[in-house]
Amino acid sequence: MIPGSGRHGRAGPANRRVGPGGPVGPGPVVTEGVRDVLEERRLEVLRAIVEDFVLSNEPVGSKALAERHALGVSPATVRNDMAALEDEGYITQPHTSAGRIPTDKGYRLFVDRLSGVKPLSRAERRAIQNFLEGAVDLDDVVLRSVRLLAQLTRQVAVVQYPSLTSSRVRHIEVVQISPGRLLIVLITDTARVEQRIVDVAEPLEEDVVAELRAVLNRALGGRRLADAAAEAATLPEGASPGLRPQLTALATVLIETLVERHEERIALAGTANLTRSALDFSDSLRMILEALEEQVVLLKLIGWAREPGTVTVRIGRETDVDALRSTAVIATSYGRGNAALGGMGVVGPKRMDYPGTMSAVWAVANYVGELLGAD
Amino acid sequence: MIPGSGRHGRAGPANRRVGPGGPVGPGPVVTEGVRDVLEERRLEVLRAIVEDFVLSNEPVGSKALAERHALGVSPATVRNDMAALEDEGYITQPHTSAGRIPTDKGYRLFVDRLSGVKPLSRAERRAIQNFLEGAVDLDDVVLRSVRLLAQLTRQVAVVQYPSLTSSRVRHIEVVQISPGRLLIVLITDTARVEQRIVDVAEPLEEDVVAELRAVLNRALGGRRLADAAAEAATLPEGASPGLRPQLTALATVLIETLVERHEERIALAGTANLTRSALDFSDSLRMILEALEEQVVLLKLIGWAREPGTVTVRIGRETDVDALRSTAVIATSYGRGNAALGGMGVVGPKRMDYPGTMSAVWAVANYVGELLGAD
DNA sequence: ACTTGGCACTCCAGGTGGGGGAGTGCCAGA
DNA sequence: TCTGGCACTCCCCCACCTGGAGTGCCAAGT
Repeated sequence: MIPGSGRHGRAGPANRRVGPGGPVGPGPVVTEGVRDVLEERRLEVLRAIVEDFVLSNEPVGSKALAERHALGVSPATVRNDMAALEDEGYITQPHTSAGRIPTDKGYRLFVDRLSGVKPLSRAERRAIQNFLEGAVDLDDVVLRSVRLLAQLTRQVAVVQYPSLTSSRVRHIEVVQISPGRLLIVLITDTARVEQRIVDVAEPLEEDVVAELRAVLNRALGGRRLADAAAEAATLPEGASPGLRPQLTALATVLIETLVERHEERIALAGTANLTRSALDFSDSLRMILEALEEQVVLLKLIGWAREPGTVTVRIGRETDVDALRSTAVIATSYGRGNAALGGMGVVGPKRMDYPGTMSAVWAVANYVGELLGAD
Repeated sequence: MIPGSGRHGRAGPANRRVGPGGPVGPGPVVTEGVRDVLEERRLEVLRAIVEDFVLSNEPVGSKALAERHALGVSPATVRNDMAALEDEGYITQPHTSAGRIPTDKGYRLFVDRLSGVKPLSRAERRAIQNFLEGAVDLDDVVLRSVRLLAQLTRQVAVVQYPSLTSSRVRHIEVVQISPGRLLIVLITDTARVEQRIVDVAEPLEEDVVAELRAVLNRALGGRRLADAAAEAATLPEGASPGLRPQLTALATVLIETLVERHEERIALAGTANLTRSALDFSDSLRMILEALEEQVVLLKLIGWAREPGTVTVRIGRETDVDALRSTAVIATSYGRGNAALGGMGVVGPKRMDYPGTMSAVWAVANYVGELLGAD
């Protein structure tokens, strides 16, 4: 048996051909040395199958495999290995007497143990840097990254705007846009701007508005958003009676904005790339597009990644989204140091260049993290 | 001959069966009366062909046509009419001895002269109103409208955020987010918020920032954006020497934001609906998706509509976008009174329910216009 | 002059029926 | 344990056919 699979790929230095796991398992007893060699070749066969299948999109047979890859054994031997791999559930045949294709489990093993991270060429690195450097503001950074990622990976790219949770209140602006209607603008230290409209009972004088503004900034400025929300709840109590009703209204809306933050914005690009892999998705392309229009789903997909630097791969049902059961999702997060500001990733067919895509995702996240961390 | 085609559909009361145009044309001389009857029946046949084809997506033949529609003539007569319609380029047959399908020219005539506007049911109206009323801010209004439109028409929906050009400066906020780096936030009376970051030579004191803010608001507040841009250009001259460099930097960025407004934001929804009509697009679905990711293209598509209340239909090559030559675009604009705030519309297959879609687009634009005009 | 039924003709859709070929599993021998 | 050989399976592709829908045209009717 080939050792089990973890859930996280690594984006660090390549770790292909790591030592085998425990040799425990049924079957005839063999010497350790021989066993290792066997194991290793089987893994090599699996790798070859995945790589060929990713390129050709056709079931790969023993003969072609033995020819194209320097396995040093005959097709017949490869056949034996393939039979074993099939028994263990790593590959399958679409129909009797056809070649083999990887199963989800096979892809998983490939990602966990067989795929190093393909380093980017210098040209690619420069392209990334140049492309992102031209950004003029936060929106632009996100827009550029998502397009870049889609272009590099030739898949659908998803980038989450820097999350509100981990940032602090920089400034709160209150403007009366028409009598009795206030616009409050919340500015965070990640340069993100949130706006809300609040209706108050009656028109306010300009100096009242100014005082509201002052009170809010004094109390909430510099706090983490979660703390600010808590503080906002207590504000009306301590206020002068004249301001209390307005403050109550403002606080309510602020808390909504701060805590519920139901508006986690997300940018998407490269949906056109889905059509290239339309065959892989058979008839479910529509379902995939629908799923990708759901913010909730996207957040679920890219929100899982914990600390920046870790690239997560989810294959097929591992995505926990039924409509995406024929896809694979590669996600990571970007941020400064250990604090994640947001997630990003790509969605593509399971038949995907994992090493290349993982490194592209990792690299873009890295640059974006640096860019936003530099403030 | 059937009179030529204009470019704009109408969203007012139905104008089906308007009187014929001039009877000038080659061919044998006939009496006016007979000529009219003939003309009219041919148009009716065209309408029937379009309607059936929209429903069935199959070339429609003379027999089915005579049966399903109360034309009062035999299939043979219908065949003659169809031959004439084909000569004139309104319909075509995919191959010899198949039924007929409308050409772009045929759809155009259908839209111009044959299609009334299907009124919405009361339930639909209520649904629209309810759905849009729950919006909490501008972003939400746009988001909800675009989704609603996609759902109602079952096509791809496009909604442009209220354009900057026709609105006025409500307030300008200047905040120093880190030493030497200013965030300027521009708030318009359409409740739109634009943000930009400006780097200045050296850190500023808080009172300097306050003065900058005051100067900008005094000079630009209440003006139309275009005028504000012009005014901003002159600002640095009249300012006190201490403020001049900062004002110059701010003015530059403001003018960019105000005039170039290269960031016309656009919301998109319902791309999944494209797959439903994938057959109509043959293999060009990818091109369509790519085109729809280009802001420029989208602006071109929905930016053409002039005054609110007019629904524009562009069919095939009329879109002036090569990738969309197999689609039809229905667009309008929304706004208050005569001033358009932005465009909206849908993109779908040429084989589309024009009356229904046109009325849906018109209705949603109407409600959105009211909603934003109510401020 | 328009309409209608009849009729021969065209051409696609869909089903059928083989080969050709790629791939497998198994076995016996090295 | 590896290898070559061999029989077998099953898909893919192509060629062929045939039913049916639809057309165009013509001659007769109104």
